[in-house]
Amino acid sequence: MAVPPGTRRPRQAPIATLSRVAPRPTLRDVATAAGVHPATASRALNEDTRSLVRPATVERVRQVATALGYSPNPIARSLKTNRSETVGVLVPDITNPVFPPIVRGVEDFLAEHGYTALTANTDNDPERAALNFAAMQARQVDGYIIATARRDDPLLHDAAGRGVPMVLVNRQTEGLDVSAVTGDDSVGISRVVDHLVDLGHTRIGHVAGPSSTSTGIARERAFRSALERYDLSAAAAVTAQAFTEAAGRTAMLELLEAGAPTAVVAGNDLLAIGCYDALDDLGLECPRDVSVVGFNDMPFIGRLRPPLTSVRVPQYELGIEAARLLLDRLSGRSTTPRSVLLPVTLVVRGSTAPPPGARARRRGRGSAPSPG
Amino acid sequence: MAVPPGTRRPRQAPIATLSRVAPRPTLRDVATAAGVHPATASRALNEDTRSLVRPATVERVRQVATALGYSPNPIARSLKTNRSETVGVLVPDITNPVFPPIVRGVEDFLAEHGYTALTANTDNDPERAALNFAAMQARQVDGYIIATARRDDPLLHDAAGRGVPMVLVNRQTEGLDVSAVTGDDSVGISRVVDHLVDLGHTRIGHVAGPSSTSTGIARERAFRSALERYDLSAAAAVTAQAFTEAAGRTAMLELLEAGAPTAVVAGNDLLAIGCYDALDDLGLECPRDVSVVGFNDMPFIGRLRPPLTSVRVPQYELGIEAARLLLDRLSGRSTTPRSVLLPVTLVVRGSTAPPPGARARRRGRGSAPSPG
DNA sequence: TTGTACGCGTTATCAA
DNA sequence: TTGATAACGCGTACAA
Repeated sequence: MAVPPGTRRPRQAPIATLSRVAPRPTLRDVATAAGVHPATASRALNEDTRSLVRPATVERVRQVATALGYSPNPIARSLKTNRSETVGVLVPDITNPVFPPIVRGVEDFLAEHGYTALTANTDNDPERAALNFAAMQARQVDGYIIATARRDDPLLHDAAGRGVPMVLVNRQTEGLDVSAVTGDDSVGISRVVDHLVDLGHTRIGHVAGPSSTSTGIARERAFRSALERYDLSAAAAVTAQAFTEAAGRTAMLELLEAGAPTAVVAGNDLLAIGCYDALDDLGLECPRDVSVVGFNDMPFIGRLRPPLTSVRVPQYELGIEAARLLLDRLSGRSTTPRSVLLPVTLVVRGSTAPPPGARARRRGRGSAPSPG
Repeated sequence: MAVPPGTRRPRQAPIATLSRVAPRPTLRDVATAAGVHPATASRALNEDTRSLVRPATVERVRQVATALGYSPNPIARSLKTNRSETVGVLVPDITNPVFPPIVRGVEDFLAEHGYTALTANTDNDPERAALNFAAMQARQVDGYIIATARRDDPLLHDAAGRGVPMVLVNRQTEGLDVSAVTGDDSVGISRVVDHLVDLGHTRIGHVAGPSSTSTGIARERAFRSALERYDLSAAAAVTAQAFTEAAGRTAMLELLEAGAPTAVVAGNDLLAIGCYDALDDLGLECPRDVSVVGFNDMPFIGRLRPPLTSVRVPQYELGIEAARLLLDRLSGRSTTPRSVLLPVTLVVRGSTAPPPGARARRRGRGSAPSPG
């Protein structure tokens, strides 16, 4: 029905319907009840326009608003402002135990600042990533937190080029000028190698993460250079096809055949579990026959059989920090991209021991020998 | 600036700004390009009004739309329709390994149908739940999937009373007439007791989940009635304060003191891990001294030390099913609440063995002895 | 079969 | 300091 302007819509007909959700009061309701114009009510209720309104009026409007239980309609606001107070979060798979703490950190920080997270799983599929990215774009997300970055990621380059605000977390993309928060892969791996050398290992292998990810590459590089500091070289190195147990197992079987290492550094914890499986397959025992080290120290990994020695990455803080960087960017507080490297620590557990037929070379926290 | 109606807004000034995101084409852009009125374009593009438009016109509009890369603005649509194609998902804590598979199931099903999930963590705090619920309400979510239900939950009763569409998953609320999807607690516990009795246990204890949750209560009841079928009674039963490892440990310590059981059924896997901890504390060994069984069969639980015998609940399917029920409800396809009970299976692993100084009583898959 | 005219609830801009 | 007005992008009764 065509209603003359200024007339209020007839509120929801009292037909008995199953889902009769009570209509929320609108800004106009508040304005009318407070005897002011909607625009004034809007100004009174909005943080940064409040100063334009006489304090007494502000007070009255706020009183009425809380009395009516008014809260602004974010949809209408978004339509007007082109912002949604919503950010998109892209993870490979929330089912991978590494990501829940990160996501939780992100959500906690966002919530604290009135923002909401929209999460999607990409399964490391660039196509799914693009689809989800577009869907979020359509929903007017103000920015993105990306845990799915590939080392070469046209999607991200494209978006960054268009000025889409985003922060990478955990993984990076090469040559992309955006903020990123990651654990210190290099130091982590270095500590691992120190530890293994300390124990007396000299034949150390590496099950590297996929070369499509920055973490895969970075940890492999770190591994090689850490060995060099001891004048060692890799007993063998195999690159896994994915950060999964299955891929780890396959890679480990290959590795054991190639290099007969007494210790193996895995690209992450899931790969390390795959290494366990491979050892099982061959009737070998960890750490008696082969020591295994993971990366990330994901939840419950210390309760495995045997408890996995791993590098603890502060996942939750990673999420917090990423969210902080994004909101800083969105609010214009910070404008130049920053790379944040969070400190990691080696957690020694039962999966590492001296090599077969040897005792630990020396005691004390391992560090590279002084050169010369 | 006041522009006469009908005039097109001046598109984004070409000022060099950091975040110059390309403006998305609108329905009007499509309409103009196709030489039709926006209303016509709208009808042509919308599934259920398409029949009102001449096929040739439909085709032309669609061509233009894809050519321009048009996709409707969900925000504007929501404002008009009061729907958002978004559903709120409430979980206690995404960091608890039980929930990621559920959430993933929900998101997968929703995505398949054009819906998006908004997830929030409540930490089992009714106040946080209410806050998140309200925030989602404000964002116009079309319905809720609730994994945080308390046995007595005023928030949910209130919302259900107002006709808010929702589906419970995993946990239930008493006397609440809404759809729910859960694992079959009763059958699961029954299988567990069968298994333990099979092994020869007669002194069986229970570390129950918190009585504020339906799962805590249901499993305890099932435990007692399963024992009755064997003319046994609980060696002891202690209720844990929360579904956490810490609470499980505390409860288990109490339980061991009270009843000296040879086997313990834990309310869920996290409690079972707590039981492991308690046994460690006392220098006891599982399963040699005490057998332990969990519930849920959460990821990686089979890789613990020892691998935990548990009841496998199809978490992912739980999520799928819950999402399906909700969308059915939202589309009006189904109107009466349904309770779906998903089948569970016992997964026997290394945490269960015959009691000290005994051999298994009988072989074969356990079932209750014929009465009499 | 298509066009006209509003309005969803909010905020930006101008005028007073 | 406040009010009036338009507009964000879309869907939909009504008219044609």
